[in-house]
Amino acid sequence: MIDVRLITLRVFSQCGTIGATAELTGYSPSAVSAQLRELQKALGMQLLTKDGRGVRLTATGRFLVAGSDSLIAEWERLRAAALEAGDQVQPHFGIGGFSTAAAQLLAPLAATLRSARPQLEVQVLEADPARCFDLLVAERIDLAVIVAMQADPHREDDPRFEQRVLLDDPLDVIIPADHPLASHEAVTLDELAAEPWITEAAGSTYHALFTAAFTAVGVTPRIAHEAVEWETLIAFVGAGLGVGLLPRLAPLNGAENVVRLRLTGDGRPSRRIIAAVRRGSITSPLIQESLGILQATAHQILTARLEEDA
Amino acid sequence: MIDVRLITLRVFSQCGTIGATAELTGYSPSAVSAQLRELQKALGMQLLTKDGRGVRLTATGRFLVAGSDSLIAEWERLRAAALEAGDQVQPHFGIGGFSTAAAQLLAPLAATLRSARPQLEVQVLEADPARCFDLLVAERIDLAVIVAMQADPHREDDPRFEQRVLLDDPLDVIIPADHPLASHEAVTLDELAAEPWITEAAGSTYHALFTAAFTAVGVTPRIAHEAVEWETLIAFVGAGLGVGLLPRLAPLNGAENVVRLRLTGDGRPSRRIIAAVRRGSITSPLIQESLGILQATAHQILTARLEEDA
DNA sequence: ATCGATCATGCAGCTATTTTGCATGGTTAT
DNA sequence: ATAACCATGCAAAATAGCTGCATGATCGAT
Repeated sequence: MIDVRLITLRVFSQCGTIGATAELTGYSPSAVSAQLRELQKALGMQLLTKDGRGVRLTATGRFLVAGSDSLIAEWERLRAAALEAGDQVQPHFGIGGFSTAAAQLLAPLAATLRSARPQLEVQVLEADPARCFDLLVAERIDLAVIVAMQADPHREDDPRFEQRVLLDDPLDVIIPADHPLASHEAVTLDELAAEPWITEAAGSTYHALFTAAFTAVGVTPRIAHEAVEWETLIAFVGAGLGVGLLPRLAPLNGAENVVRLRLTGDGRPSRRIIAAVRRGSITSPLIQESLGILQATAHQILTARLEEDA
Repeated sequence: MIDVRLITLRVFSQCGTIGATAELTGYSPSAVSAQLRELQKALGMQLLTKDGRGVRLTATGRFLVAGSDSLIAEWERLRAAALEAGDQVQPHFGIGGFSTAAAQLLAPLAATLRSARPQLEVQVLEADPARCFDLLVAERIDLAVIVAMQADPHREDDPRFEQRVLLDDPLDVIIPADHPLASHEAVTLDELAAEPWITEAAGSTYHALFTAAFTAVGVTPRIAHEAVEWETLIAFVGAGLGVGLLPRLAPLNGAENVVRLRLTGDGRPSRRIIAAVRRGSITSPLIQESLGILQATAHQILTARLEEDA
């Protein structure tokens, strides 16, 4: 209900380039450029200024974007309240999430919603956490299931979003099946300090979690190899190239030659899986229902874990 | 910046019919009908329901409209703040007002703005007070100069508007030049109790003010004739048909055979001339400047009166 | 310096939405 | 019963908005 051009401006304020804005919103760069030009004319404000080969927000533009946070939030609140008051349901619902989270939590959610509300048009987008927030701002999705590193700079106080913790997902160690420790129930990071490690590329969110875990116990791991996908990491371990950390939720998919071990001791790394929505929309019926389903799924996962550990 | 369809819904909530909404917004009835249908589909809410030969808002619709008051206000605040912060000025400015107010206050305002800001596109609409509020809601105008009866149900606390008093405009008596009281400086309503009165049509806002003034002094005037325009009323008085009340701001335009007398004593009726804007927009540079000009004009009028009375 | 890559913008042409005008059907008042 | 009023649907028309490509400008690298 807020003018599309203002939304576009907000997306731009995040990604900084017209091209990226176009990609996020689903328009062409020309369309974004035209929209922002129109917006400036309609408001009588200069919002953008040339900066090198790109453009950047003026002070007025930043002011407008910052101020629009509460405007968007209030609209979401109003819409949610009206939907609730009228016992009505929006026609479209977009949800986004990241790989394992998507597979384990989003898929059941989409399935449940689809069967419960055949009228509703559910759209699922797989995207990494950062992009999920962008998609929320761009109003492409209404709910995101993302993983937040424990050490992450908390976005909890971002005026644009509201978040709910769904579950904590600890990292396990995977080691080659023929490794001396393979028969153990659990290990500590200390015991594995001397191993060659396989990790994600430096700069990735997991890499940060990885190093944080080791600095917590005071050892410096030797990074032997880097992988991007869990599949690759598992394969590397299976080939005896080293050991690695794998979130509990990420399935081994019957990979051979590897063993998954629980981590014990201090500094056990874990990632936090949270649901994020645009601020104000959390009371919307559909969001409430979705959060319920997600929490039920999370609970189910936790219960299954307890049984497994028992 | 708020979606046009929501504005249209708000206008509808005031005037109650699609046709009137179309007239106010400048669209055709079909367009309004289509817009509202689209709005309902986009939001997934049923906002309208058939009622006799017309339509009316559902509970959800009323809820949405009521809640949107603060949304609009917040947007206006944001826009005003951004314009102020960026020292920039909107490209279009619409002002509305009623007959005498328009002539005496709006015309100078428009002229001053035009010369001070040649870039600015100023549009003046003459409309009665009730319609001015509608036009404000419809965003056709940004500032209205209206007359409020002293006895009027105060709109001051309307969450949609903000108002500033410009000046109080007392009503004078006009009597035929050959009337025995014509040579007096001032008269009381008591002295004129027995005269045949010429007033506005029953139901008009002035009529209410008229009767209120007489009930205040405890007499019941005899209403001999009714006029719609001041011109007509003055002509009637000039023809000796009776006496009437005329706001100080309304000029006699050199009418013959009539005399304007000050009213003294209790219950002197007066109308209040106020400026109204959409709530939140009052801090906008252009509005601030306009209010300054209006207040200066009002002050000028008051000073001229004092000199005249001296 | 030169070349290539990256980014924003303008334009021509097209698409899609939106609006209009008229006709229809239902409802109220006379 | 008739006339007036009101909303809505439809086809045609107008308009706004988008896309794709070409252009120009900037930055980094060779």
